[in-house]
Amino acid sequence: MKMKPQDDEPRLRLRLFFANGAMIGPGKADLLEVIRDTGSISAAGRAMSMSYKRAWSLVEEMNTAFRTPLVERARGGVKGGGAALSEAGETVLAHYRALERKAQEAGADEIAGIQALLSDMSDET
Amino acid sequence: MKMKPQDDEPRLRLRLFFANGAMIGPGKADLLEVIRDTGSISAAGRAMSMSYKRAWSLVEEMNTAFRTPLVERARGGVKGGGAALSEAGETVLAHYRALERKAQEAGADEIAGIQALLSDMSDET
DNA sequence: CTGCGATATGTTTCACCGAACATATCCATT
DNA sequence: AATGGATATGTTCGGTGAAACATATCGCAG
Repeated sequence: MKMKPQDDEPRLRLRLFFANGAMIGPGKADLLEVIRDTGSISAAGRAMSMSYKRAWSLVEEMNTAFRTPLVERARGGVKGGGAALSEAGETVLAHYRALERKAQEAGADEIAGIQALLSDMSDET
Repeated sequence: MKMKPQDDEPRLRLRLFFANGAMIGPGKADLLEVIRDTGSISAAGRAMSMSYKRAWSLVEEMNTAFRTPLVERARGGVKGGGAALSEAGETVLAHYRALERKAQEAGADEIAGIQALLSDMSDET
């Protein structure tokens, strides 16, 4: 009577550190994604319940870290402004997601090997 | 005239989150390694310039998170005490290192793809 | 039975990060 | 030129986690 394991599988989170000090991890990737979906930094911040300032700071970091800004920002205009992913932004996001996927696949065995040694958690709530 | 790239290659760091709340990342892995090399928690702490308390806390976390303690500790004795990796400890460490390696390999292309878009850093000190 | 070196833990202090608050600025539309 | 929604940016405040400090305990060697 083994019910299908929903999502008790471990999650692998990875972060890339570059030589220039820049880094990208789950937070920035998610932010890029939500900015693309919502069309604005502030909307993305709200959606992720993250302060606008923080969201903006992360965008600023990314834009300066890369040769081409990942997020293109517009002030004023029809709806006051907005933000969208640049070509580079789309590319970086896609690469990062692919990296996550591949890493998870490639390491599945090792992950399982570690998990097998974990404390029992069958009766946890 | 392409000189050999020393270590400006980006470093991939990954952390595993398990369902029971336990997690393991570069810090714990390194600590395990140094404990194995030095034979004591305090020596490991010194070697990594980490407070003994912090090192001990991490060990404690790991030991409770896994069914079998990863680090076996001894108080008193010939040289006052000591610590060593258990079988499980060795296994977990090995798995984690392998995971790192495989992930880095599997994601090499994506990593390169992201790095190619980074700000120029050829003239950085 | 005392000393040593390491483990084991509690308490306090501090630096940093993010949240919250506060404005300032921009500009197509009306 | 007035509006409005979003970007842009500085400042203050509080919580969290690590560092620092302080002991307590253990057990063999001598």
